[in-house]
Amino acid sequence: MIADRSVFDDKYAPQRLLHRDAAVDRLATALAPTKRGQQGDDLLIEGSPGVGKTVLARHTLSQLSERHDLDYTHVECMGASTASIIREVLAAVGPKPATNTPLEDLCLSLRERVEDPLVVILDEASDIHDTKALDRLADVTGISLVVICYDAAEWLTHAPRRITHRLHGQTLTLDRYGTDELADILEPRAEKGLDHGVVARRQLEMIADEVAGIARFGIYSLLAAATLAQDRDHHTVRDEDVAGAYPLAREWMRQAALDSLSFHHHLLYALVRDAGEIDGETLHDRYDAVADRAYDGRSRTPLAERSQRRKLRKLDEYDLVERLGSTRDRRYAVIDQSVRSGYDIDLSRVLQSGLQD
DNA sequence: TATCCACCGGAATTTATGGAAG
DNA sequence: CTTCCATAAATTCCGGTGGATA
Repeated sequence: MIADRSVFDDKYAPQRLLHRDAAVDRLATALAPTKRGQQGDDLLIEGSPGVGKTVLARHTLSQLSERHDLDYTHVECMGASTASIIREVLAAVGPKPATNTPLEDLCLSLRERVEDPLVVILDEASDIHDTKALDRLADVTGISLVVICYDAAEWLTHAPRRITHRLHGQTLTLDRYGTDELADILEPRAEKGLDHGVVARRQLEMIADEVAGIARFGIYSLLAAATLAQDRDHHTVRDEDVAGAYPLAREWMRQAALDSLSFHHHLLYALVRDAGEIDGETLHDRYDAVADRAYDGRSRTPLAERSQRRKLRKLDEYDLVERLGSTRDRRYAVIDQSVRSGYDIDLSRVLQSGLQD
């Protein structure tokens, strides 16, 4: 049933980028000056999560770099500091700088090293609160910025003045795909990733419609449908497999998010999940109660309350836990009970004290 | 309704880690 | 090997806030 899982991976680059011709042109036009050795125009790409912003930027830049020897680098900005962003760009144009090089020196050598035009893709730039990195990159002649975020207007209000000036009128909005368009995108994935003929075009359209044009969700759903069909010993994907695929696809996306986080997050997640819904004070207490045993034999040590709250905020950002209420009435609950930590976390002590209460 | 109080989260400060220079 | 320096992570500090109490 499933011939090649990697086809459904986030990192998989399709040979052809379907239904994004206008967007590709727009980006290519902005970067056209680089063909003459000049700095390209900046571009701000906005769109809902999963509609293909990163794929568009990577695909287009990889083509331009092949055809015109254009240099580019892709920087994941989520949670990155000013220095780490500069450091990463610097690493792309030369040897990796030492970890204790001062920020000022990094900026100086970046200016020295960038001779030819360089395109920097700032991905997940929504939460660059530390706008110094933008200023620093804008200082360097030759660097053009491709900024990827969810909401351009919102992003621009937080950006430094000179950046908003540079990006004025340079916003590219990626809309969700139409049903037929997304079905077109799913088709080659089915061809490559699944055995021949196991899924019908009509079913791809069902998926495309259900996921409301969100490509990533659609791709995961296709894999989920095939997985269910395989588990149920079906020879081809049936409509009932498609119907059951969506919750599974969502679960996988959340599970991947949780897996990417640290043990601290996992322990807090497990406590919230176990409780169903829990207020801050009780959660902190239970954390303390299990901390000694849970962290035993691990390299990390238990966190103070403030740090626990920061981890919980992260879990919220990753759509794993929801935080209800604002201050004293804050309560936490996991969003999908079927997502669970891969760590073997023993909460028996908490359960005992919970029964005693 | 006024006051109290404990949680929340921003900001400042400290600690842990690791590479480079002396 | 020791000292120095820079960053990231964690902690401490503290004002804001809104439910609780009288």
